[in-house]
Amino acid sequence: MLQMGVQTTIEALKKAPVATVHYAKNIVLTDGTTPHYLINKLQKMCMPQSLDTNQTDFRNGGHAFKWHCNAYEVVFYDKMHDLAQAKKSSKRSIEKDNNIQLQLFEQLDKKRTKQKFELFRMEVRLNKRAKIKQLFTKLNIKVPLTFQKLFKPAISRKILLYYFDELQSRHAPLFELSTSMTDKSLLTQMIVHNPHLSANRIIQLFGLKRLHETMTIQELQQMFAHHNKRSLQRLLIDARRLVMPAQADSLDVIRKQVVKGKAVRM
DNA sequence: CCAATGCAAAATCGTCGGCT
DNA sequence: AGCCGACGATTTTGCATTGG
Repeated sequence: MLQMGVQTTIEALKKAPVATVHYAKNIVLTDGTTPHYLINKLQKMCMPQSLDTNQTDFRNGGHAFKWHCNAYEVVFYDKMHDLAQAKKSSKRSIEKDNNIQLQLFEQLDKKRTKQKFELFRMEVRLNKRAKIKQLFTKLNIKVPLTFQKLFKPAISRKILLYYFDELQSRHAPLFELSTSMTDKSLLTQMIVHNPHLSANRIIQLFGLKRLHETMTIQELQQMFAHHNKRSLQRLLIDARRLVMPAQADSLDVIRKQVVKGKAVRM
């Protein structure tokens, strides 16, 4: 900082007001799931249309999921891949300032040859002071917006969990079911667990489930852009409410580690 | 230039009423 | 009865204005 011509005291820094804050958590995957797999899952959620989930950034194709608007961003990415990119050029990575982390990367990379594991990272970037304020009010976090006070594991966890739950609550159990399930057994499950639904509705939801296996909700919405949006909207609501036998949620790995985790980065 | 404020635009979702 | 469009309440985003 001195090199940049900025002089200040530690105390002043601690109390400095903050306009942008990033909360993040590294998630270690040892059970064979890959970041790529999780990102695919994330892409398949039905996010609000107002948010730009254009994560198919070709530079990172399949290595990052970004949920973006002007005031904030929620990003998931393959940390090892990002560090590998950073090694080539800092312009290629999601995180711009991880030069310091390259040493760590070398170590981890060596370790990886012995024991296979993946590093997945979740980041919430609150880019506007107004957004920080609004979110903190909502989550009942009563803290002045200064460097020192924002830098708290408990807050980090709360924020990350909030956005993760936001994401997960939009996920329909229907969409978690295996693609290899036969038409017949899928249909049977849908009928048995949802006796209140009409035959028509069930067949509609069945079609939606199959379509969803090869396309994202966003693509689907785009295709019906010229129809009245309400019907598709209702179908998606029903999909979320559809009762299906409990299924292991592939994203729970993330949730578990966020709950117990405590890493913070500014 | 940055932050706060207010407002418009857009989106979500419950509900109502007409149509078949 | 169920499907579908319309309406409206509410929330969220984006932008311009104001005031430092």
